[in-house]
Amino acid sequence: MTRTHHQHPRFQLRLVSGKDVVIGPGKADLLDAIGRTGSISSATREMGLSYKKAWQLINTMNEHFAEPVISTVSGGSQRGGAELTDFGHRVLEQYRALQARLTAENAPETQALLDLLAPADAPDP
Amino acid sequence: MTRTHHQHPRFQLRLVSGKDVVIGPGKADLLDAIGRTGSISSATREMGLSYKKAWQLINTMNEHFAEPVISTVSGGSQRGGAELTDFGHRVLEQYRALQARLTAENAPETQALLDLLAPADAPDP
DNA sequence: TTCCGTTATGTATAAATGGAAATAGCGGGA
DNA sequence: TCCCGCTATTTCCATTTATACATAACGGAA
Repeated sequence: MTRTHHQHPRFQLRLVSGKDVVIGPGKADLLDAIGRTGSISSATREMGLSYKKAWQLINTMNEHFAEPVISTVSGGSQRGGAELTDFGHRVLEQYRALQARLTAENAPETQALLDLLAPADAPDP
Repeated sequence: MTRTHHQHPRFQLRLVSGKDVVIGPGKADLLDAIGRTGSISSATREMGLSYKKAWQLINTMNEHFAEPVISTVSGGSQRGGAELTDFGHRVLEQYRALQARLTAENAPETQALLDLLAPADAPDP
């Protein structure tokens, strides 16, 4: 296999508006990677996706949120890069907080649905 | 426009296992439509998707859940059809219950994230 | 036996998606 | 001035995904 996939059953959360996914697991991970690595490019290398795709993901976020989620610099002594804006940090933080509500500990309904899965999907092996 | 899209920003929930989406908004709506209409075919006509696609969605659900979510009949006086199994009803019910936890009323974090959207996305117009 | 609408499946085509690669501009340092 | 790695964008191509269409079987009624 070329890429490790999360194997265990899990819940994913998306904020959708019209036809666009404003934020979801992939965009949240991208924001996190940009914040950690300091550039879009390095984030894409780490995550294994194309720069174009990453830019599109960021662009749709910027289109739907009230403020840009990252600020970018091209050129300069650091040869450019990107970092999360304060607003971007808040977006990521709120998304993570909401995501945390979906864990089995906090939401009894999640466990009830996981219990309906086949044994092969091993909710808790 | 050819199809009405939900326009308001909303949260969507998916249960994912490996590379498959076990259940999400689309599959839940499909289960609902089958339960209401009494057949896969009529559900697809109502929802505007192909029979093959619907069958595949059902198939992946049946592959991941402990029991089939629908029971089907081909031929007969009613000329065949489909209905939700008791298990399928439980799946849909639990999914809806979990989805309900994502409403702004119940989860303060949802409103906090919606408040970060641009005015054009009109969280509460 | 023929007819009906459905389930179930395969095949071929169209549409959407994603990636690879090329290109231009940025701006500080050597 | 040239060089570097990054941002930003376009074009082309491969992959994926979905649709359209065709086919067979089902089983009760007429």
